[in-house]
Amino acid sequence: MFKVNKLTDYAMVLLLEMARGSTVRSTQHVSDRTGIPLPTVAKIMKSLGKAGLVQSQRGAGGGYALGRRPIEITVADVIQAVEGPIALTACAETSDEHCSIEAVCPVQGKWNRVNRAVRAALTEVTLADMAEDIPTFGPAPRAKEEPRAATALLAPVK
Amino acid sequence: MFKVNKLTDYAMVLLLEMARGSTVRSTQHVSDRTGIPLPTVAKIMKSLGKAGLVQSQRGAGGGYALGRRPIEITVADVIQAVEGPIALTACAETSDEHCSIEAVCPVQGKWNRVNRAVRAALTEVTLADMAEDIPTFGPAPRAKEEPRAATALLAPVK
DNA sequence: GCAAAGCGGACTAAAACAGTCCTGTTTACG
DNA sequence: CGTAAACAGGACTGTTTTAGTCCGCTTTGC
Repeated sequence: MFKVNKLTDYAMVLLLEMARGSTVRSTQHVSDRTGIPLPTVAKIMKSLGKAGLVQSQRGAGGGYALGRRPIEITVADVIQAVEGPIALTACAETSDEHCSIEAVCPVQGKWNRVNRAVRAALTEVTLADMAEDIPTFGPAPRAKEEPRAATALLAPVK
Repeated sequence: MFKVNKLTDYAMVLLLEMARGSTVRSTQHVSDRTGIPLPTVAKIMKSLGKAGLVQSQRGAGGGYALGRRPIEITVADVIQAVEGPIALTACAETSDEHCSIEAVCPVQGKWNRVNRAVRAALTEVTLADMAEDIPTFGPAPRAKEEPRAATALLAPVK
């Protein structure tokens, strides 16, 4: 199945939680709120931080806040932050990889049109769009409970 | 990296080769022409056959031909034939899978918009588009040589 | 009847992914 | 100025997915 990583899905949930305010929140807090395990939240936050999607504040009382406004964060941004470049085939424009027969490749560049179309589609939708009609994440959970992931924590596959 | 399967890429190469004529060709022949290993060609052809993208002729002298005109075969068709439904997240519209917290899922349905946009982008481009400016696949190779895959047979990853 | 060619499915090796953990650095605060 | 909170970076591991192969069966032309 043509799909995004589970971590990308988690990332969207985390960003949605972050979008609920502009205050700095610790990974611990976000983990509690979303049910996503602490180490996993930390890992994803690092990726999001490198991409500038979230800003970090180190030290005691530190944590993360959104790096820019929800309307300025696209689905494409999130995917790229977590998974790397969006390149449907390995030797596409945005990829650093190269096809061993690039010089004579009969389909050279043909995928780029598809790539651009997909990137455009993913750039259309922003975090703000995803957050619509989700004014709250539900009452703040205080104890451990099921992750409030988007599609995360699937029923056992198949 | 957000990408399609290697097999999907191979499939495109196979279809492109098939698009060069309407005659029935054996997997052996197509394997020789493209450099993709015989068992792999066979496997992909089975998937394409089930999806109706190619038609098969069993028995001696049999083989495969395109199931419909190149302009009627989209990239989305190929991806779906090889990888299954295009559903960026597991619990999306076209997926049979279900999220364990579907009833209360805060992002329920939000991904569908993204899904539809991506599907539309992938439906825009047809085999005929990909085949443009590739009148021949080069002189018919008669001995083993490098696969003439699109992006297949990459340089060692990374 | 025999050989060519596709069909269906099982199996294996390799790669990618998800998840965890550890060690170091930065910062608030008593 | 010492301690604890919190992020940074990266190594490591078990699991899942993917790619590739193989085998026995069926269909069909000659």
